[in-house]
Amino acid sequence: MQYWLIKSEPFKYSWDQLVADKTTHWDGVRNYQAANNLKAMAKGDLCFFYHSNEGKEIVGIAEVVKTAYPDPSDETGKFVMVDVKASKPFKTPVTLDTIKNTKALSAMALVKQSRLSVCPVTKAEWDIILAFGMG
DNA sequence: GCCAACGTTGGC
DNA sequence: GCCAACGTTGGC
Repeated sequence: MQYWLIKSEPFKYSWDQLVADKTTHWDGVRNYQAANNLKAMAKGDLCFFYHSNEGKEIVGIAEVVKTAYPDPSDETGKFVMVDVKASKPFKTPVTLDTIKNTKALSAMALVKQSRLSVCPVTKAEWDIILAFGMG
């Protein structure tokens, strides 16, 4: 079991939209590092759902229901997408500020590589954020 | 809306 | 294969 963080700008595709849709294709990734992370995802892996730009906070948990397969919206055929479903909403969103101000989280890929839209999350980081979000 | 960071592209 | 130019992302 691995943990991830996936980013979306809420006005493009929000958590509420995912909840309404139940499941979505996580397509549109055009970055090799992010694509490699998508390829490393296994069915059942959990992802924090982060709202970038507006909100800048983790708002819920999504679960990988289908591993990487070709993204039809990519004309070059190089990139992949996965399918995720809404798992659990956070009671309290965990903001980027909180993450930056928490020592154990300040080395997260989210902070270090702000432009990477699909980032790995360690078990330790996952547990801390989960405690904040569900607390 | 600006700009820093950084990934990608293309000329050489 | 280097590197300058360019485009995109995302925090501020």
